[in-house]
Amino acid sequence: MQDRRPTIEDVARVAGVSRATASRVINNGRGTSAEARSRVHQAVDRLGYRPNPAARMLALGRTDVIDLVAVGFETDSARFGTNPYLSRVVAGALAALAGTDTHLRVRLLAEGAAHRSIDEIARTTTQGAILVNVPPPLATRFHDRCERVVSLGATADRVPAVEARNAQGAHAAVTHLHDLGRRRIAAVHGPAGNTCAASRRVGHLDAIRATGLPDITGDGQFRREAGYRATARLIATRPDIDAVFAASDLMAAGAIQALTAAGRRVPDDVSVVGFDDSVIATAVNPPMTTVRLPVEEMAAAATRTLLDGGAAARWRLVFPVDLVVRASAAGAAPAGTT
Amino acid sequence: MQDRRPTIEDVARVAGVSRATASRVINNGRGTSAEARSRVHQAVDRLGYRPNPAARMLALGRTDVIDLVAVGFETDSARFGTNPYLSRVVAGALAALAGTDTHLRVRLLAEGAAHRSIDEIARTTTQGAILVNVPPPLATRFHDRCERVVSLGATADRVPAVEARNAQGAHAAVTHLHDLGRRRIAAVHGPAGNTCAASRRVGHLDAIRATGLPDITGDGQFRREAGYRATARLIATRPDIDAVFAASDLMAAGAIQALTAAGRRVPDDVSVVGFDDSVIATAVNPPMTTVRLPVEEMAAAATRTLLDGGAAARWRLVFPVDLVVRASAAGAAPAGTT
DNA sequence: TTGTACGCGTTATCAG
DNA sequence: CTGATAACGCGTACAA
Repeated sequence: MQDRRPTIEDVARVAGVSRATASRVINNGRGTSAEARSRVHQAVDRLGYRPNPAARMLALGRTDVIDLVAVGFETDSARFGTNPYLSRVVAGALAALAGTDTHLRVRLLAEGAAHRSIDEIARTTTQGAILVNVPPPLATRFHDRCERVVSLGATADRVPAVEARNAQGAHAAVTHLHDLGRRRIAAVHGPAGNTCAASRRVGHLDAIRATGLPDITGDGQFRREAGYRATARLIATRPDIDAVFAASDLMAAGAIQALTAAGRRVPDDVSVVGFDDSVIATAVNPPMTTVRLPVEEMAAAATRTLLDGGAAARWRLVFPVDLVVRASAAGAAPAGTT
Repeated sequence: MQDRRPTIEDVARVAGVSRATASRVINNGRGTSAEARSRVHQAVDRLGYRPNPAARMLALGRTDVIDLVAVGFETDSARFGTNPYLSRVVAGALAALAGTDTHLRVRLLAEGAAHRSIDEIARTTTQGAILVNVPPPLATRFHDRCERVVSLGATADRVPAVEARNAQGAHAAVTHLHDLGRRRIAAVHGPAGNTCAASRRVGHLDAIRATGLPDITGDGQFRREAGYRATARLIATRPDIDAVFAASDLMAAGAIQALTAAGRRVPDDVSVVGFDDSVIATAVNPPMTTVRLPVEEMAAAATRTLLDGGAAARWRLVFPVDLVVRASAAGAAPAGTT
């Protein structure tokens, strides 16, 4: 059917001009006669010509793509879509890329066999890569092969990273619950291998110790189902729990469901605080008090750093976090706001 | 600091071989002596050589990127991250791309000035583009400039599309509520310009007419806040409402919040059904009965079509939808399952 | 204003 | 097994 994609050569021939003129017309039209412009444009339309991006990039010597590489949060990669985090990262990165001629390429790695993939990605990365949820060893490996990289969230020492004050956020969350009069605060933590989860553990423990509260802890892998189960187990063990701090909004959502199923009212009987301020936090019932992570801003900052040529090893940029108070853990009764 | 990225020429020189040999070694190593292989690999490591993707693509004559172009669901592009839809599309597309050497490029268009952008994207698209939430006129314009395109969800007639049986889903949802004994079913619809929203309106209206129920309708723009407001307004107008069908999970989440704020219990007093089966549906309290849209499968199908060279004008692929029954609108009391 | 000629970095072809 | 050399499609000095 189609012989071959038409090249600028074909356009020039049809228009009766030289390649150079055709190129000039197509790119900006400067220094060309109206006559030539019209004929070239006509030829372009007739042939359906579209420049070959590869050739153009090669000739201009510009690289124009930033990779967003994420390791699957969910074991099943098909379920990655349930993670409310990625789209915020994409949004932030794209916001930073607006007005640039740089594009965003998204890559998703299965949790298991990511070693080979990481090598291949490092090899083909041009402008740079943003690492999301990439475990420290893998991040180091990437950095060894390609220095133009920024991790979103703390990772291996050497790898440049944009971080958030996770420990401080967890501390603020627990303190808030304490201020509400809660004294038996359960914590549902994230996966042990995750650096963000680790920081939140630290902040939680600090606050627990500072206030002299008991350490009631469960594990939730950041996932809702696990948050549900962990909370159900905690209730069974310690029926007197009066608050839950979860290290992610999804787990907090699971906690609310588990508490409701167990006959506890939120926030009357038990207060709940989440972490992230993802879309989940505002969608659940009651709306969720949570620690806001400025994901979009962080992703934008990482992107800009890459656009500027990358960062030195060990480079860090730290963002503050905010406690957003909603109905699931509030003082008076500001309840159901829209 | 760095003069210039090393080329394969440099590698060849350092290794003391020709470009051709270096290329052979780097690509697959077939038909090369162990001696040559070792020297080339050493040179590569020493120089930190990484092949130029543009040059490689040009030489191979292969295009290797599919564009995912979405028009902002939210007016504020920074809030795009709150949409639970995109990540499912990304997940589906990437699943179809696994094992391929084709990459996924994500583009986000502001709702307003998208005309110029669409032209630029159509011009630089190579392997093809997946259109998400692109209004019919814009989709047509894109198709005029680049035929390798598939729309996710119905759009202009001519543009190839992967669709879901939206009308059928809405019909099933309303019928389900009717089967539960609900007789005053309110509907919260999506934006008028959106084709999916339109189909769901049709399905809803059909079911309403078939069962002889009153038509109680509000508008929600697919967004949670609007769903909240629309529901609040409907309750005020018709306090006897005993069910809500919302054309998106986000709006259904808003509806649940509004009902709770108004003192109604879900599902005891009012049943609620959403649409999408996004992460929202499982995270809310109570878990939401909803119409499952196989977004991942649809995105994967669209991607495969593009990989296979695209589709003819007016091509259609239609997916079935499923009613997923959870606690927010259920028969007996299967309530809080995890 | 236009055309000629070369370079961008890589891979494939074809002798040796 | 290796090394010249010719594409690949485009942009742009430079010369006309």
